Amino acid sequence: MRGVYNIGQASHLSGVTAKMIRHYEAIGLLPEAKRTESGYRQYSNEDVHTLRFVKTSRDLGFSLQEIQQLLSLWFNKRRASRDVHRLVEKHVDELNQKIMDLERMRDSLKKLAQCCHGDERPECPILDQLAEGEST
Amino acid sequence: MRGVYNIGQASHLSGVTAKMIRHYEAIGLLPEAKRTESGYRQYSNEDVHTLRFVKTSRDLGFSLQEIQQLLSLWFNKRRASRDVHRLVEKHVDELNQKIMDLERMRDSLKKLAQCCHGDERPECPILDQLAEGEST
DNA sequence: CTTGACCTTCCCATGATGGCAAGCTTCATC
DNA sequence: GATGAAGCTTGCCATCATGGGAAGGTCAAG
Repeated sequence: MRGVYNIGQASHLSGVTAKMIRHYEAIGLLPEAKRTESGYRQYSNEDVHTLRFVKTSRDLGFSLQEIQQLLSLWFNKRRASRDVHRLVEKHVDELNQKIMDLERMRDSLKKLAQCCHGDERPECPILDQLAEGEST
Repeated sequence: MRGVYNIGQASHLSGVTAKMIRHYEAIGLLPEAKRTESGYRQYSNEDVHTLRFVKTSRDLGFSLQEIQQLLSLWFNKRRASRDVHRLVEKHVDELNQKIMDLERMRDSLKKLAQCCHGDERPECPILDQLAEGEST
């Protein structure tokens, strides 16, 4: 409302913890916030907007390094949308790679689990397979 | 062959880096290795077998903490296979959760990317959406 | 003027891994 | 036997994103 917020309010409005806001500032992802005379950080509506941008990007799995690039593209009114698009495509590829890795693990484990009685008996094909070194 | 290996040989045979073998020992995942008079670690075929167990488990996405449990089940001849089975099921559930999270991110990003021209023009619905805070 | 909620900085921890440096050992080759 | 390379030792630091906590300053309401 007033357009000037303490870090706690900025945190509530953006969904980024105060801890992380300070951290982002410390590593240079965000510019240094203005301070009151007593040293409290002050955030404008625009600053909160930026924080929400960061939050959304994190929720989509971008690294802070990538978010730094996204932010500078966002701020640069003369950007080429191609650059943004390329960044996103690269991230999608990485996500797909991770998904496939995890699916491979899951499928292997499911196969293993199917062979195991899962009762009070000690015989366990899961352990046998782990010991054999067959991760497929 | 001889059945006694230096850490480098154990590393080659197991696929676990020497660095990690030392680390696993330091955190108590593996027992302290025997040493030669000059302090070199010595590994038996059995030790290498254990290392391969750890490697396979890591490749399947188990945390070191979970691997510790798996190892103690492996060593305990009176285990109930149920305990192993439960551990694996839990891990499969976690993998499924991660997969769904990543798929959600990927699908959101794909949608966003489709709306973006990806050329030299600055207009970019991707950035707009990131700024709006719509991670869906 | 006290109290409680908020803010500040600083240090440490996570989990799994890698890198590097200084120094010692082992072994093959000259 | 000396030398050099390869391999071993420990120890410290870095990554990535985040959280926890302590010690101390500030602000507003009662």
